[in-house]
Amino acid sequence: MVEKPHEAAIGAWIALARAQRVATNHVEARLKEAGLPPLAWYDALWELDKAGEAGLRPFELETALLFAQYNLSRLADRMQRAGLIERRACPQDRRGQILHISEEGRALRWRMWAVYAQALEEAVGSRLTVEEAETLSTLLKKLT
Amino acid sequence: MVEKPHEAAIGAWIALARAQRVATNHVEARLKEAGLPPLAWYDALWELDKAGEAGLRPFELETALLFAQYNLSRLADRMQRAGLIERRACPQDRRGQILHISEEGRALRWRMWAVYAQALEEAVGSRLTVEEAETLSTLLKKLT
DNA sequence: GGAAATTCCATGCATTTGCATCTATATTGG
DNA sequence: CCAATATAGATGCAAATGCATGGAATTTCC
Repeated sequence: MVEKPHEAAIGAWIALARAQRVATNHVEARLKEAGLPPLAWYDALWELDKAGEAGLRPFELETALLFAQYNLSRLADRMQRAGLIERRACPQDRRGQILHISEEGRALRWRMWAVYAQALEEAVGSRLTVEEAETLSTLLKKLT
Repeated sequence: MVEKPHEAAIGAWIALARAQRVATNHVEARLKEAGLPPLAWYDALWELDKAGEAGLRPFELETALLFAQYNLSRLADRMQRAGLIERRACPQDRRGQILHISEEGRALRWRMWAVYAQALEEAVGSRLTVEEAETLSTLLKKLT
């Protein structure tokens, strides 16, 4: 059976797409102005920083970032070339590897966060009360 | 002065990014399965269909779709090659042009909508009540 | 134990995007 | 009116993405 969405759902979908694009464009633009890498690099650095000594397998990072496998493989290439992460052999699985953040990676994450946080405040924080932000999160999580 | 976002804002931002990606991935995947072009083509067709006989200047479509100028220029190339739109000279401004949807464009938009609507129902409609969807829209619009 | 299937990650090739810049026309300010 | 400036849109080149497939190691199942 083919179900059509209600009008309100279509409106929410459109608002979702626009809000995400506007906010993301803002943040990406601020990072670029500051001569910093894109958001995806931050996200990867953040996940790897959280993972600490244990590091993360590429496929775990893929899931965390909702990245396609081949894109993560090449993002890791670029970040490795930039000295931000290391690829270590994985003893449990010789097909695999473990990604670790480097000192430079941690340092860059901090520099990015300064800009990112400010941009986030402009794009989101300053536009919503705490309660609104919480309601928004709750509703958005129903979509995942 | 540098302002940091409150925790709730950070949560909302993350939820926003994830929800949008999950929903968009779902819709794009359904379109692809059905052998149809990506969402951006639908959006362009929809704007041009709404504009009717008057058509739209490329820069207007840019704004409506939040597309970069060079990307819109090339999207129009591809859609024109596919016979979905026409580019007509603009009498008021000889630098410019006016984009019009073709019959094939209208037909494709309908075929896409059948798939799109279904996917939207799965990704959004079925997961939110009407009231939730309306609240969500209201909050998201504060971000734009 | 071993063949078949699956998982992990990389990569060649085509398409798309981003950046910078170009041409042509329009607008503005003196 | 004219020179300077701004706007509309295209495009060459580099980088990123998507797609299909590859090789290697692991797991499954008989």
